[in-house]
Amino acid sequence: MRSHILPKAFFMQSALVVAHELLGKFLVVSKNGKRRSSMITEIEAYDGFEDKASHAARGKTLRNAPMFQEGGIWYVYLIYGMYNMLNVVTGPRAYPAAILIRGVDGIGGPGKLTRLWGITRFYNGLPLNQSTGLWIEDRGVVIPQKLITKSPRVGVMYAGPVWAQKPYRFFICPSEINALYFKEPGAGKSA
DNA sequence: TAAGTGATCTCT
DNA sequence: GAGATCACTTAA
Repeated sequence: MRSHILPKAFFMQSALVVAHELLGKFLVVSKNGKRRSSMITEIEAYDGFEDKASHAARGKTLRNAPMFQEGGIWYVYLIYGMYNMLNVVTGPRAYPAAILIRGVDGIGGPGKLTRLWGITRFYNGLPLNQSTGLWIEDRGVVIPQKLITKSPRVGVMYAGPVWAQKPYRFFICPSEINALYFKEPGAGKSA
């Protein structure tokens, strides 16, 4: 087996675990008969009621409702009137948690990613699988721990000193990304 | 450094 | 209903 679609069970784990594991996995979109995929290189975790940087910090609303569902669905919302943010919901029902996909190989920036790939709120609340046309695959790439950098999350100064500074943003050092691909035919960058 | 953009949330 | 805010990007 060269690649497999990450199952719901994978996303039932805690946000920080899933966040770590998602680095090196492949985001795949299949739309209008065309398929695109790229390795996930940057993510942020938003975990629980206590996380003041999370949309769920002030309770459930119409917008953040998907975060309160069981893991394995998408949470997509519009920010600054222009940009769709793509998140994966994790953990059990009624525990709000999600991972923001901030970048893939070749595209740095969550708003750019969704714009370039045509990912909209259409996917909000839908599961990650082939039926919806947007999912995540494991293609066997393993990211050495030393290549993963942690930092505070972006754009969450409003969360106060403690939560704004939590090292919940993980990314792969960009200069190391190319070396991660398998050299065998059929694996690697091309979908 | 600041404009652009509009849904959503929190007050009236 | 009105006003503020916002997990961003781009062009200067």
